[in-house]
Amino acid sequence: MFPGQVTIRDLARELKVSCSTISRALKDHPGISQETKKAVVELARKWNYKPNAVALSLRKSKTNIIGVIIPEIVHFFFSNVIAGIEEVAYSKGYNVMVCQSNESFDREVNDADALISSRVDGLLVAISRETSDLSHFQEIIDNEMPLVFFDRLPHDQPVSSVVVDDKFGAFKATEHLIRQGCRQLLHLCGPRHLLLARKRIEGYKLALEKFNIPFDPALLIDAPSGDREDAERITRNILASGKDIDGIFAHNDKAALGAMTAVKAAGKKIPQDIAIIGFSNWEFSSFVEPQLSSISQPGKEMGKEAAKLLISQIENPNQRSLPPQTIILSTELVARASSIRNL
Amino acid sequence: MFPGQVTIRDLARELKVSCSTISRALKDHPGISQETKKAVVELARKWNYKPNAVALSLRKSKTNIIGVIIPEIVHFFFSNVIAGIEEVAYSKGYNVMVCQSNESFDREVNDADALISSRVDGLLVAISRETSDLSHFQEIIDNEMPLVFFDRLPHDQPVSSVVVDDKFGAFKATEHLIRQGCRQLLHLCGPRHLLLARKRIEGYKLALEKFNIPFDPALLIDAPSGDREDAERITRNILASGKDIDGIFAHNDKAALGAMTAVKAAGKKIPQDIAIIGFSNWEFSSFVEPQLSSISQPGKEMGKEAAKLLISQIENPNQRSLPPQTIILSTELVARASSIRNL
DNA sequence: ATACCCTATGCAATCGTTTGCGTTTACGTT
DNA sequence: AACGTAAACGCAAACGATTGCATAGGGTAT
Repeated sequence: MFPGQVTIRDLARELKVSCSTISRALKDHPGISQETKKAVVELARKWNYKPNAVALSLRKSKTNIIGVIIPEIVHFFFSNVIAGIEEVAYSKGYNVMVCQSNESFDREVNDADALISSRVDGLLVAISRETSDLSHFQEIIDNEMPLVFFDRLPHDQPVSSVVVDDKFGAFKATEHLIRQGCRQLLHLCGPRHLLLARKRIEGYKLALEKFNIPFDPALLIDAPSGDREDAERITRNILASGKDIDGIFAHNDKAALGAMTAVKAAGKKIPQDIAIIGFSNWEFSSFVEPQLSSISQPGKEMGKEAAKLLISQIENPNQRSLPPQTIILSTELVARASSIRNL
Repeated sequence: MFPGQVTIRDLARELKVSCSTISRALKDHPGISQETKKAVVELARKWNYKPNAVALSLRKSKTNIIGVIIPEIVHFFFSNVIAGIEEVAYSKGYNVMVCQSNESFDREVNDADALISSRVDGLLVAISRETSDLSHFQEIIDNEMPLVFFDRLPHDQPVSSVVVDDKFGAFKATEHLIRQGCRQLLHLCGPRHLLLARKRIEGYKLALEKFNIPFDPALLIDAPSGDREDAERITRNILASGKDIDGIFAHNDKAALGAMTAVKAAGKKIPQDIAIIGFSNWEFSSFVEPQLSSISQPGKEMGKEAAKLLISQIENPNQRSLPPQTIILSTELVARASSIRNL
């Protein structure tokens, strides 16, 4: 590769033995004499020999690389996931190759192809907003290549995955607002072809049901982009329409922040007039005024679990033919000033 | 690799030609007849042939992989850098392998070794807080392996790098506070073995000098962790000590936020009593109350420039023996409510 | 008929490492 | 002296693709 890169052959030449001997000596194979081993190890150190992982990968048909496809890297939750993946991967001797789809379906397909070409040992994927079917992963699934989805999955397809308990999380958020006295609860929901968005809607409805609050379709509004500005505009419109709202549950914290801005602008008090809660518990949530309540979503944990599951699939081939496994992580209510009315 | 992975040999066997012919047909080599080409391309499509990048890497001594070592992934600025790197890498046909050092020197050394073993074509590095020398990169430098540092570099060593103009950025921040009427300016500075921290101190001093404000060593306080809590504690202590402070320039936004909390707790008004400005212009800066002024640090841009520089080194070997190149990106003052006194 | 050329293809080495199997050497046993 | 047996090591194929060179077959000019 680069001029100075030492190969096993260089060592062999220098010590006047064969490559096989070097290879075996380096891995403490029994059939090699102690003195040869010593000489080899010493020279390897001295010459700073580093095994060529590419050659190894080719020989062993194993790259020790995990491929990750993620909608965006600049995102508190997703960067946590990557960090979790990286941590587990590192501890188990894997490297991580990261691609971001930028929420584009085409890019996602390209990324998958590139990672397959790179012969990664397995794939960790959170699909883009645009992705509503998994045909581009079908080949991977058919080949029984290790594949684990996390956070975002499409329909209830039989794939291995790690998700949070979105339904129960949403239930907890809604229940919390209700216990604070809210009755007219607006839910700003995510893109409905994502399972997580549908689950959160279910949780929202479930909580209403539990407290005998009739579900009002006019209070379930799509805010698919999850942007602050979009949520602000949508909320402003709702408030202007005269709807009498006393609580808002947004499907993520940025949307909640947008809602907060709109509520303040309308001259309403948070949480007295309108209580607000988000989802994900992003870092900034405790920085804003009033501090934003949220549902914690353990991103790092999710990354770790996904990586563990994937690696176990990689290292136990027999496991691959088993039915896909789903890990559900639990969420926690983080109640802060934006929703706590009665202290 | 996996049962279904098609190789060039499978295609050759099926079409009863040699591997060479397949290889050449796939890349439209002139010496292959049109009909053979057509047959090969069609079968390759049909069988979903994907070239084995590992074999290619071994053959060509080029992996088309860029290695990235970064202190932490969960960090607004750094995740922006990664996104920028990924973007350029993708557009030029490279994959990105990411390692996080977790601000640990040992981990950084391991990461570097692992990436060298993987035979990445080049390395992009932001050193950890603990790293004060580059001996573990010496081998890489000696071998003229492409290597570009970004954001954080140690002493003024002759290495290729992409940084922001920390000195001038700090100057602008300080000057801005002075123009708002501040005279007793506290600077919460970063770890001094990092060049960027020293540059920011220089900029701070330069601005004081310009306005004939004597430099008071008691107002230059170390806050190396950059944590919110640390900065809060440190600021609280300073305020309690009776020092008469009317402006704070923190070396990052989280520290600025900590300072803000301490100032509020002391019953002082922001910006009337004490104006505050941070550095980096993190996402949350415009979310807090009052909105935090800052110096924008173009993370994505930095990632892009670093990747471009690295790839140009990779693809133009002659460039490697040239003196190292440094790209300095400019910063911008983002003045917000936390520092604007006279409207 | 000979020499020559062109087109289309195949052969085999190569990249760096691993590994099943064969070989050498030295020694002990009968 | 002949043989067995280990210990220590080497050979060569393999992983999948590329590529300089060789070659087969056909055509054309002399």
